[in-house]
Amino acid sequence: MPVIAKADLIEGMAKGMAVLESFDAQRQRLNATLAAERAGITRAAARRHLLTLAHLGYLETDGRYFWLAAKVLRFSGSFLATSRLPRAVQPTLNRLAAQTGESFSVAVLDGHEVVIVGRSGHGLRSGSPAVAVAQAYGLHLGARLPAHATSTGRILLANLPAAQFRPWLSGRLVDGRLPRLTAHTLTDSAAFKRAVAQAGRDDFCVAHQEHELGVHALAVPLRDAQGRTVAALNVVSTAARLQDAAIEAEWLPLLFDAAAQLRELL
Amino acid sequence: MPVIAKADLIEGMAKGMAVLESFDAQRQRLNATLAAERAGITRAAARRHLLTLAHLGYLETDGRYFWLAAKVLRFSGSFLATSRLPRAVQPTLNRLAAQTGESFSVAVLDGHEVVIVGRSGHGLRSGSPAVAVAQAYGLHLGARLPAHATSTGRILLANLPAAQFRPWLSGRLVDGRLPRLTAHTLTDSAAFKRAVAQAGRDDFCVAHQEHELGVHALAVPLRDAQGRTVAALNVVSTAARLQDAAIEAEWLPLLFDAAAQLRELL
DNA sequence: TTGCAATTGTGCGATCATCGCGCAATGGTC
DNA sequence: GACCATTGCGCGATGATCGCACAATTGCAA
Repeated sequence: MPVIAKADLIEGMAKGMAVLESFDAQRQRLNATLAAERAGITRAAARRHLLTLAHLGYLETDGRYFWLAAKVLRFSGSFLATSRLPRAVQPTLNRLAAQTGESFSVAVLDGHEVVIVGRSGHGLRSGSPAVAVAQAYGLHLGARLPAHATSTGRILLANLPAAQFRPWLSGRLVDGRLPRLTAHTLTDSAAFKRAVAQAGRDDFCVAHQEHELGVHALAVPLRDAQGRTVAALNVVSTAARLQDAAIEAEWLPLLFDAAAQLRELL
Repeated sequence: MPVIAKADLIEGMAKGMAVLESFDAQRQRLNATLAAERAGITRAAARRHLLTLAHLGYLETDGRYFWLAAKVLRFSGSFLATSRLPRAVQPTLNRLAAQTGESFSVAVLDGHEVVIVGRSGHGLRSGSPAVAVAQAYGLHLGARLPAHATSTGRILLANLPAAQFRPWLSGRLVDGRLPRLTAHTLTDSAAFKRAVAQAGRDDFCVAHQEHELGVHALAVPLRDAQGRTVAALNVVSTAARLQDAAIEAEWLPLLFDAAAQLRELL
């Protein structure tokens, strides 16, 4: 993928994708000027690309502002329908959610973030604070969360070859520290290395409010039949539900069991 | 949207999107030759676009074949996070699924297909045939189903202005009939018109195995505070669970109630 | 193993789509 | 009503993209 292909890359396409990517959870409505500065291209080019994307149906527009249209779901639809991993894990996620009433996700590593490729949701106790948290938290399909502050991210990093982990970490440091998201985020490089190593030894990882206050999570790796770690499975809940005793007695057996069942399918 | 923009459309971008779209549930792995014929461009152009998309991270490749990467979920993630409709309906979908153990979806119309913009799943009775059906059926987020053979599609069509419905129908006819998907699909144009009109009068729509054998569905419209129909909500289940008596006594009150609750949020 | 045929990888020059400047039109504010 | 900031868009020059054609590779059969 980073195999440097020389001069046969289509620039117009790259700009168009940059324009599409400049729509995110923060900025949902863009005009040509805003899109231009976010995508790093000129206003005229941004306008042409926006018009093209609108014409193709990926954006909607009122003539001045643009926003994402439902058609962008086509890509994720195809991905979810054809990619082995999301198809294999979804039934298990549904079952876990139905049995426990908690929220579960499967995530993979993409750069410095984890991408949620499957999830199953809350709803049983719709008044519980965990629901409000999970909604605000933005745990939808395709959501991207910083890997260093999530249980899934740390488990995936722990299962990365050391030769890949080192450059990953140094590329993630800002002024020698990891970005802070809450008061509980591990930001010290050495402490983070120890936490990842510990996750590797334990084969599970707990993150207490490191990404969002009030959100606690426990993750285990998902391995294929050859033993390669292909994703991570976690449960997201409140502090009360994820205390050490419950983790040992209840959650770890559940998650390891699910991981074992999935092993042949991945 | 179909406002014909003249000659300032980026062609390279359109080709790239055509290449991305040529990956679907049927063909998940493509080489340059296949992508070229599916996207309707030359092999050389297809290869350049595939390489560009792979370089940008949207495709993975072994050097010869290409397939969708998890990064395409970024777009749907942004859409789901920022678009009003999916955010508003998801909690209700979760609650309905948890209360009843059935599968619910929210869909919007896009051309001749409905796009699933929110769903909540099975899992309670994991051995039931409905689960197997729903999985095979491909009811994942972003899935696209033919509008004429689905309960949500018909409800959405029934709430379209007549001036839009007529061209929609004539554009959908093949040899004067609608495409057949199962033995139960309504394919006669006049009968279909009557069914849509009836759905408009009833304000709900039932589709019995018209899209997939063994799959029955009941849909109601979702309207915003101004009374505009913005989406459709349906329940997908087996014939046993969706008999007329149960529809009247159980499902319609449940769905209409959910629609009424959502009205202020849309 | 060897040879043939079909498919795929890619260099190259011509062409035409794209670039961004610059001006006109719009709309918001005082 | 006049000013200023912002946006819409025409236009000529330029360089990125096009697809041809050939080389390299793969697959298959003898």
